Amino acid sequence: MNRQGTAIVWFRRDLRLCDNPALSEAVRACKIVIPIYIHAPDEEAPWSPGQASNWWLHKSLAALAESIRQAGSELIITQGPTLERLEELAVKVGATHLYWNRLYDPMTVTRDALIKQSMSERGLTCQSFNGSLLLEPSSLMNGQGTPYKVFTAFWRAANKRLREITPPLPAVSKIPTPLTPFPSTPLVALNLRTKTAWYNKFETFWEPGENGAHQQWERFLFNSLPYYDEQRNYPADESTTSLSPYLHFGEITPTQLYWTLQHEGDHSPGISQHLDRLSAQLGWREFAHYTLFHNPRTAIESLDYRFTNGIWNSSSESREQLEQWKRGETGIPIVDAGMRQLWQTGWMHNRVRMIVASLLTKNLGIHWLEGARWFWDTLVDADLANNTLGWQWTAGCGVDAAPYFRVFNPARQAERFDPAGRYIKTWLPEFSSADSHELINGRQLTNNGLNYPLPIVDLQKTRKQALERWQQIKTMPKHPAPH
DNA sequence: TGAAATGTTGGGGCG
DNA sequence: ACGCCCCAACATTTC
Repeated sequence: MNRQGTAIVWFRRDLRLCDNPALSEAVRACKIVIPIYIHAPDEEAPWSPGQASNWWLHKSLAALAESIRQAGSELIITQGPTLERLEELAVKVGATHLYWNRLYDPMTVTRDALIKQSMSERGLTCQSFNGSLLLEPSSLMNGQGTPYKVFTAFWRAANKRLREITPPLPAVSKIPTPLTPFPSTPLVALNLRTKTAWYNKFETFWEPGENGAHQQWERFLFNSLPYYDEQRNYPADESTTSLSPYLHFGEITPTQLYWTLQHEGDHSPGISQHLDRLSAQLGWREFAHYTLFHNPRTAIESLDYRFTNGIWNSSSESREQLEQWKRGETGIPIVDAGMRQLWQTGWMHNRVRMIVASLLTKNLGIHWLEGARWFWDTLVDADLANNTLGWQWTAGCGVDAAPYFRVFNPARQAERFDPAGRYIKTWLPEFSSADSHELINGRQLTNNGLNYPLPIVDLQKTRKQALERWQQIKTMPKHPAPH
């Protein structure tokens, strides 16, 4: 076969050489392949990547650059505007093809459409691929031709289609690039991190990059998959996959995971409940991206119009409570343990995310966007679709959301899912000698330089207030009146 | 992937 | 032995 032309492979959040359709096709079709990463955070406003996310990205780009070097090429790193850089590079190398893997959040969809048009007009063959989802969001609709609004219906329909899923692509081992100098910026010049910031301690907990992703996946399959269905709810057990940041940056793909799960089932009888449960978690990730794609405005506003005005608390007292929530100083142990795990590691167990989110939006009555913004800045796995769905789910204002009146009781949750207080003690050393009543309900501490407050809110009272607010809005229209 | 209020049941203590 | 009450345990309803 005759390979012809020069391809640019534009890396974004697909920082891998395995199962990378854009890269594989470029290498298959073209004689010369030029890989580039263009840093352009402004183009993702108002959700430009947060600080924890940038810490991860820095490490991942270093890892990708090394992998690409081993494949005989060199990753070009540069800064936006993206279109200008692509145009310059295309001229400089005489590119004939441009390949990338699609992203589905509103800002990049709009930008990428412009880039496709512009680069096509310059005579390049532009081709994009689905490299981050099991199913293309536009390809799955319900009987009425509208997007699914309920997870179970969505996932049932998706599963039918997934029977014909194709296996993940093998790693690209050789990238044919001539050794010509390109205008590449040193990674440090992107200023993705500063040496003294809080997130540098994440180093202890994570190994970003494609290799780290596969190691974590193997570790999970061996240690945790056989118990996943039960243990995933217990935050002290560390029995979830911990793959969320890798998935966000495309260091491992849902196709790789799903494919492995499908074939794992053939070998181990009795494991199917665990496989199904983990598959469904991948399903929620799909549903989040699908939902954001079809409802792009939900990244910045409640899907349910009743939650637009009035219901949220923005008093000066609640501003202070928001800060206490961020610092993990609410006086409610399970909540503060979660917020401190987030601050220490850039990650929080999903059950605990639901608990802290419920406290913020229901008990404190603070707008879910405030919580979403804090998560956005502090999570290494910050992902617009997952973050939006998660917050709107808990706040009760999204697609297939929890009914508003479902208010989590943190004490009850701690009792059920952290019965021995192992999780709380891990992240709140103040509680290392606390008894079970204190672990659930909190206690005041003022000695030994350790200060820990009593709960900043009365859970029963604020629960009642939340239900009263719901009574006020529940009969309002779910959608604004057309004019 | 809720919690609290309310309803029902059944065992055991007791006169 | 029986009826009565209490209350834990479980089920259902409600928000």
